[in-house]
Amino acid sequence: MASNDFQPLQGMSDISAPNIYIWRMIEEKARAIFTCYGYEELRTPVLEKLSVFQRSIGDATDVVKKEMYSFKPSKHEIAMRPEGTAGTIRHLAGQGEEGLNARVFYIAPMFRYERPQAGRKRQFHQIGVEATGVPNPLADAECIALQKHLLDEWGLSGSRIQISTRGEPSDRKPVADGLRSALQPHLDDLCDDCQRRIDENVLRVIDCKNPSCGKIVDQIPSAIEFMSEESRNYLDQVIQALEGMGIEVEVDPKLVRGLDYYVHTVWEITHGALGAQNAIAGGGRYEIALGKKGVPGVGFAMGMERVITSLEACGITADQFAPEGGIWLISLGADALTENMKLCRELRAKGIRCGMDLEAKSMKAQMRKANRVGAEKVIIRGEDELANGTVVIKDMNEGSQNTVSLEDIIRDA
RNA sequence: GUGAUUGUAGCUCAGUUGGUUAGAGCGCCUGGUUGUGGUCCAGGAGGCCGCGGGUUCGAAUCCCGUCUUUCACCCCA
Repeated sequence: MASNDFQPLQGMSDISAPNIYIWRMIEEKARAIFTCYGYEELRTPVLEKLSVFQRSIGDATDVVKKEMYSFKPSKHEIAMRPEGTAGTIRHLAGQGEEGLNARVFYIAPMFRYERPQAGRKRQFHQIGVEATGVPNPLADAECIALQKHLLDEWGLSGSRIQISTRGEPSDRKPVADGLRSALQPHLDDLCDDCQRRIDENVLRVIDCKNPSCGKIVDQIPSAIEFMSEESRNYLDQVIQALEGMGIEVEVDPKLVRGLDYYVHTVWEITHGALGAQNAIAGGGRYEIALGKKGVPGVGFAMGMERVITSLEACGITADQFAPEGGIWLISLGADALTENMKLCRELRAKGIRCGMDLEAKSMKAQMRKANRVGAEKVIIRGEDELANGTVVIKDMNEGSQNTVSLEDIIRDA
């Protein structure tokens, strides 16, 4: 394509055939599995009041601070959702008691104004769930089990589940203080970014990618060790429940989830096929304050684009899910054209995939077309067939053909 | 926001130190005697060389800007 005029906005893309087939496979299988687990679909608006995101995701997070598409068309400042949890909880919080014990899923586009990169678009798609209810390690474990079930059903192999905990809000200060004092002796050896992070957000030091910082972090106690016994027990119970279900996870205290609403269990699923953004999914337990209510829940979001990239690395590609077969009708002469329109309509009414050229073309051209669209069979009708009430039906794979009556075709189709 | 990188037919890409009508493969269309596809043969259509400036007798090629692609940082799915 030579011109930019036909391109979508930066970081956004059209999803068309054949790629769309893998999207549909993912969505269809996901919906079926969600139904098995008792989840209902929820579709919230793309636009919400800005405050919905500020309150739940956190004012200070990058997502809210610099990555949102927001504007003020009237009284309220509004924004396009950068993730699905905030809107979902906004909905559930308005449902009274029922909303506090609900299971919903969504499959929807999200928007973040960032520089595009491997596995990162400005419009991307998430498939996620939220299960509200009082904190319960078994709920967290079930949520991870559900996610694993999805990956297995899609056919994804080679993913890793890493789990950690953020503890309770009351753990945050002891953790931050503990880490700071543990890092203090190594201050000079930390990278410039970490020198800054140690005051601003000490947890970020923990997952610094700089190797020399990593070495220091390995020497000091993990964040989990500064947490209360209750918090550590909670994580242990989640892990035990997962083990009981035969699901392998790696405990990684370095795992940091940036969104403010997380408490207790957090996890991430990564895949080696991805680039620097190697997480195909993230999840965790949260407590989101809305009005006077604090809505507790657990949920996850999977990046569909990243799932697809990973699936492709496993040899699972869109063309495997393309529709195939079907019948191509060939018309010789104007009368055959109109008669085939009728026949097409009858076949389609029976759910049969069929098609035909809508203009008079040579037989050769029509046969070529039949071949190109991958038709399993062709039906040929010309003057003779119309006169006799028959059609010629040809098997494109065998190359064999015979003449049958029109009624038989319609009945047996 | 920072730093790299890309842009030539529908697709994948050539295009020599600036020099006449910008090429290939694949795809597409039409034929290869009456109404038969995939293979083969022949022919054909299709390019503001991303866009806008500049340098030059002359720019796809050099310079500047801009948009876009890809990748990394930051952060996240």
